[in-house]
Amino acid sequence: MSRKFQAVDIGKTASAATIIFNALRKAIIEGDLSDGEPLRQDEIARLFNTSRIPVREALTMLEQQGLVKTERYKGAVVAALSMQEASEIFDFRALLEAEVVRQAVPNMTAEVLKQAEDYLERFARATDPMEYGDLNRGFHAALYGASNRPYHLKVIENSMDRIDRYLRAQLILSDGMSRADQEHRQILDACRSGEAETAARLTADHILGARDMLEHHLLPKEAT
Amino acid sequence: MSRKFQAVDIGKTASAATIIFNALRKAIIEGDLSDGEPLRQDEIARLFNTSRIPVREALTMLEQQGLVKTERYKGAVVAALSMQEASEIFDFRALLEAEVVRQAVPNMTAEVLKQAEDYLERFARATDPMEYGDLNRGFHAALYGASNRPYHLKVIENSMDRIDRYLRAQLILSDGMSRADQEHRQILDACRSGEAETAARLTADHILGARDMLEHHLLPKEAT
DNA sequence: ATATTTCATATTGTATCCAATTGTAATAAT
DNA sequence: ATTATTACAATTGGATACAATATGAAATAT
Repeated sequence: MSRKFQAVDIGKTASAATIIFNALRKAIIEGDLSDGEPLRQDEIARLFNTSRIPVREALTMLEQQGLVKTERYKGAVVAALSMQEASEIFDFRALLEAEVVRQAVPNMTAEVLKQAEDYLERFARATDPMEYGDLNRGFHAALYGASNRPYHLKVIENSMDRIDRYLRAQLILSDGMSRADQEHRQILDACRSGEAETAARLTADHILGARDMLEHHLLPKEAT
Repeated sequence: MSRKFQAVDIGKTASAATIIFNALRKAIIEGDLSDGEPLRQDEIARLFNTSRIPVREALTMLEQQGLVKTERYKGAVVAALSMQEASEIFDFRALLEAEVVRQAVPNMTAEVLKQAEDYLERFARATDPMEYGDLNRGFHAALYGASNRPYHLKVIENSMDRIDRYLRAQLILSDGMSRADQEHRQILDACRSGEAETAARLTADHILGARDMLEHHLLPKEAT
């Protein structure tokens, strides 16, 4: 007897809390919910047709990720992130992602390189500003995957979540996209030719360059 | 009117969930709860004289920290950590903590150095194996604090939680304590003389050395 | 004896209800 | 008019109740 249907592993089906968590996470990192905006439990519960219990679980997850801040008896608000805090996270990423690329380069198969190139091309042709960020992350994730460093990758993911809005902001700055595209191509070339050290350096520069670009636009006044 | 009592910042008083979280976290990282041990909501709730709701919140936090794993309708168990996974986290720490020390050295005041030295001395004289780990972390935390990198520090804290048991295990190995003590003194000397680069290198070696020591003891058989 | 089914029990996920806390608006007091 | 007080609405924290699922033992079939 052949199966006429797609088998799903029940038990790995998402709980209400997980669904709500993912939805809120997306809304926060994409900026649909802005800094300091309060997240009312029963309002969210109504939106998802659940009770407040799964909502509260989702909020504690988000708090652990640093995406919301809660105060006892006052509730949760979307966590604000100063440019200074964001800047520290850019430094953090530069350090980690450079190392991960360094580890990844020797393991990169043709498939990995092909996949990264696909992201790169789609990135170059993308028109929807919201798509930029996803393709950008896809490109990097494709390369990093070859590193076999699951813990590093998870930490990097979270750090990117925290500054995702800043990342998108940087990309839509005047020459943000074209510059990112160029740098991506350089990084990919270095990976192709197995130059781990070069790829690592370019990755760090890529990240720190984005940070500098943002800082100059957001804090354009210089003390003399 | 003089205050006859200690003022406490109400509003930061711990919720039941936080209390349970801290207790479970401590029990897990100190090894009182061992790998794979199931954490029954009902049982924990009875222990703390609460309902299951705060317990679930605590478990959710622990899961986000990677200290427990939960499966839908099956519950939470203490997360196991293979030597391979632990090894990756040691690498991770070496990278991050070296960088943090590098940033911290220029900011180290006399107080900071004094505090680190205090930890170092107490570490050298400690007799209770459970105390080793705390003082070890205290020493490093004292130095790292000067880095002004709160995000880095939080991530490092979490990574140490994950391998805390392995850290303690390494310290109680034959010459683990004496070696750690020596290396701590070298690191502190480098910090005192403002040699950031040396302190960074020593810190990385310190961490990777502990990892190697553990691996040789836990996986003593070598393929030839 | 072994495999399969049924069913009871334990455990988790979620809803509903109550208590504790906060903020606010109306009211009283100076 | 301004400040303190009180009552009340909104909101969160936690307890209890119920539903969904998993687990394992007893019953049944092969």
